[in-house]
Amino acid sequence: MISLPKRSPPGQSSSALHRQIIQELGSRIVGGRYPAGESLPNEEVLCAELQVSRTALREAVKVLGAKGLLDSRPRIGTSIRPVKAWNMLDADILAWRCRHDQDQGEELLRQLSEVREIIEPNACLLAARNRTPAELADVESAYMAMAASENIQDWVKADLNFHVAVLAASRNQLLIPLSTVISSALEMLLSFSARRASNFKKALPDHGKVLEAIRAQDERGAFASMQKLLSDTRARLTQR
Amino acid sequence: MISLPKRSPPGQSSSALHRQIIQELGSRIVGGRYPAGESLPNEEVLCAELQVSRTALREAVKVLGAKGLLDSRPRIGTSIRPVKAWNMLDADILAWRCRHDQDQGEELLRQLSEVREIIEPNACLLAARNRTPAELADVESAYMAMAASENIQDWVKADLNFHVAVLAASRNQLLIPLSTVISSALEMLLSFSARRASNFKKALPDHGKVLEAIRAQDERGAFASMQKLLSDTRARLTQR
DNA sequence: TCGGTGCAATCATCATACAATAAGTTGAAG
DNA sequence: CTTCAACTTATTGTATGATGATTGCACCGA
Repeated sequence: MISLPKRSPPGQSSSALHRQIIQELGSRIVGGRYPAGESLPNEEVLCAELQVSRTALREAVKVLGAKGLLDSRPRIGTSIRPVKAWNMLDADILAWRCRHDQDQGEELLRQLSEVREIIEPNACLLAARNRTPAELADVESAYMAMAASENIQDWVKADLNFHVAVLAASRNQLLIPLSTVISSALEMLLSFSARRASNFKKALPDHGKVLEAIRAQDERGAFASMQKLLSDTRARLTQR
Repeated sequence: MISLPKRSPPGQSSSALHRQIIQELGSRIVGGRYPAGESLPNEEVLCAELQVSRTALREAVKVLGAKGLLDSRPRIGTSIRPVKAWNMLDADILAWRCRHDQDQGEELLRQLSEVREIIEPNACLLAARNRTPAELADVESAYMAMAASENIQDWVKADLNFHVAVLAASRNQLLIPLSTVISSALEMLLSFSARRASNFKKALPDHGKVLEAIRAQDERGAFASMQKLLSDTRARLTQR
């Protein structure tokens, strides 16, 4: 029997407890459980409620503060910052919104798609211009994985890898973090479309054209083919 | 005599010490003082060096971890994550890079400008489509401040407000956080151009056209005028 | 009514102790 | 000699209690 992976994946602060508190509080805040602008319960109460020590709680509060959700001051307490101040591009916040915003989910998905349609064609153009052979190989292998996928989970995973690889190939470090937007958009698309197993490869030819344009270093073609891919996706969604 | 602002501006975790440790460690890491992939000194040593308690140090480390800079594990230590994992859109990280990357500063400025030229024309188009009267007024008052500015500091401040107001008017919550990119770009532009006091208003007419296009809800005009503004800025820079 | 002044609630920081984790070491079995 | 499991130990994770700093708020005097 192979033991489960012992080290947590990189990027997630190792320990469980910490992560749990961040998740719990972050979910509550994004979910609107605490009124925006008002205060959280004080440390003592929250510690009792969550059954953790002040140390653990405070470290979580500090992290949420760095994400723009909280602001704590002596005597005042820890208050929820206005939505305007939240770092909406943060991976965690996006994930919490994806799961909580089921009311305004369509609005969030609209904004996610809007950003994708701005970023990705341009990133794709840059990828065609700047790609190295190694980065082209990454895009290609993601495409291969999409073609070879036999269920929708594998497809989505490979799809995400494809788009991230394109961003990476643009060789612009500031574009790479936007892969969180793409990731969230795909997650929401999944939750909307009733993930029927048939026909999930409908977008494969469009991806193929993107790959070929990047390979040929055809900048305008790369831009156009990515734009087409995204608008087709949008059309397929709105037609339901 | 008016007293200095007593409460730290919102968004900055109140107390100084935290902020100091975060700044100090973040600067060191971004500045390359610790080899990427390798470990920081352990907590005891760092506490002694920075003259702070473990609590304070650990809270800072947790925040830097949330920014993607660090990853700490028992027995292993706290290690610098690969540059690829850094959240380059984070306001702090961008600021640290602006001050430290003097070697590769031009490369950073190039990437910042690239992102601006992708985002801003499209955001401007959306602003023309979606703006409310209030948001239009914000753009306009920033423009007025630019016109009225009498020194380069006031000009830059108003310029930043102008571009942030345009992003806000796009009514896309995911675009607003990108104002950090614009802010950093302007800061770098300042540090490059030798801030001579004359002629700093050269870009005013371009901004006026952007304002008018947004007012008239002329989407294509808004896109084009913002694109022209940015390309003119780039031209003015490279010509030195 | 107004302005200063002290109180007290809350977070900020510190110090210490113990638990959990996992790399490295050791030693025994094959 | 190799292999693998158990032990050791360095490092971070969590808990707890005490003290300092900040500041809204109530109280008090003019």
